[in-house]
Amino acid sequence: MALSALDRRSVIPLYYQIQQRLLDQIRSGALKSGEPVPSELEIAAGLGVSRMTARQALKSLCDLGITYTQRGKGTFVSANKLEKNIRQVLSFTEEMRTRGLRVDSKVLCFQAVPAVEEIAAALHAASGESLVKLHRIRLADSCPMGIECSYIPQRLCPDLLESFDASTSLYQTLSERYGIQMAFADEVIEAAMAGAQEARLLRIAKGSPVFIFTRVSCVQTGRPVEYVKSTYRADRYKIAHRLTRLNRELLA
Amino acid sequence: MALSALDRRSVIPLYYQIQQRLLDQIRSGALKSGEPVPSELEIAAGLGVSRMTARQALKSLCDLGITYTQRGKGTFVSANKLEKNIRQVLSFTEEMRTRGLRVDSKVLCFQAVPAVEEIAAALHAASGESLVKLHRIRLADSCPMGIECSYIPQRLCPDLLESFDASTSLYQTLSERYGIQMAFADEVIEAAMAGAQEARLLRIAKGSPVFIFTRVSCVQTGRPVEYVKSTYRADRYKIAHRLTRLNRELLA
DNA sequence: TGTGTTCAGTTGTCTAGACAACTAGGTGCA
DNA sequence: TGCACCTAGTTGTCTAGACAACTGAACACA
Repeated sequence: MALSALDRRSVIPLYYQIQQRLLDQIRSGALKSGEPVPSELEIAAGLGVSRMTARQALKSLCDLGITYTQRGKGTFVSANKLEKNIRQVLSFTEEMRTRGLRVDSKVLCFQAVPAVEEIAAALHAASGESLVKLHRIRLADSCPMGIECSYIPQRLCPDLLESFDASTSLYQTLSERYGIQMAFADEVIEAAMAGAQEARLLRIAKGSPVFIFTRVSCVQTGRPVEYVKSTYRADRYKIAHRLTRLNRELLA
Repeated sequence: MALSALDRRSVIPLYYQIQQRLLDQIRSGALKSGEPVPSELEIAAGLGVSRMTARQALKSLCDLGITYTQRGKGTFVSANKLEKNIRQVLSFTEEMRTRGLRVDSKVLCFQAVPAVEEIAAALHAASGESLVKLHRIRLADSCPMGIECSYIPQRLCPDLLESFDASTSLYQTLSERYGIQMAFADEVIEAAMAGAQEARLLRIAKGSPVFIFTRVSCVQTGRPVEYVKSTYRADRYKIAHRLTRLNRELLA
């Protein structure tokens, strides 16, 4: 094990301290792919915690896909590399910054509009309810990457129109100012050809391939809070993501 | 609660029996979105299990995104609908069948080939190692949807070339015959225009938008076992998926 | 009125143990 | 040799408690 003592006076839970130490060992290469992680009993004895606490630490690593267990044999480090560019619920700003690109925006429209039928339905809002519309061209290193158009119910962010600097991160503002944190998003992706207007804004040839994203972002409770329709140029933007097999019972 | 007694002699774990009952109540509408689920203590007292067992049942529902918890308040049903068409690690066959379409394939090529550099690297195989190549046109209700080309190391499925009916489900055969079960897959999606050959095979106009998928499927241990490059027509095929926010610590 | 306190209820964390199910390796017997 | 059995080690499940942290409502007091 070779792990130093835990801080029992810390507000950080013991299982979490253990999880972080194991994670450090994996990241540093002390524990390599396919190798066994210390067993529940080893951790419990070595750090002076109960087996259930050690188990909770190991379980959390499994849930993250870092390790896997084999009953009767042990817990092992997964071979999969933790890629940074797996897609998450991130704003364009966050997504590009994690790739080390300089982010910028050009605002085309920022105003309150009444909800049309389709968007109102997606946001569980009344048709005609006032939405804040934010229409932007997103630039990475000064190169136009895509066109984004977001709609958020105005009642959720009453004075956003006055206070928001539309060139900054919308998600950050929603989180800091209104306590709205996106937990997940359902998205439909289509491939299409750029129309004349889109091509002009993105500075590509008309008919070039583009991605069209229609995304509804939700908070933890499952309530939808944002509807986004985006068009991204496909020559500069690829989608990397991870597919997992869900619990089979859910589909039955 | 109004739940009947658990079967303590069953091989099915108690927490799982509890999870299924709660799931039934949610699916039947007895528990609606936003409503509180029975608390840990209510379940424990009502069904005569310990609190940790009740907790494990509730935790499993949270992990699936069915419910969410608020400390000091309770556990509540999420508002998100369980959509069937969220993408998973599914074969084309499985994916189309869940949508109720009749599936068919036309085999263009089914033979052993030596691994080229790029594919060998993705599969952690030696360059030149023998791979089973399966090149197919996928049809749904007799309409050509996409072109798929799979590569699997031959050592993992020694007599696949002789025994496999190439018009059936590859994933099902790998699972049943070789015990290979895909756990997750990393995929890169691009949007492009159909070339002359692709357009002919898919019976679309040259230059039509298509999706290009490059997928590496892995088993639980993280070992990659299949490399697939596919081209799907974008007029018939959309991608629906769910983005989640991963543990922030992983990215640091 | 309004403000702070108390209290019941909830989830989060942790303990110390128990038995079951499974794996892998070793042992002994035929 | 080959097979059955045993055993140590591991994860999976379950128990019966404990205290901490937080929420929301009821209550008492100024």
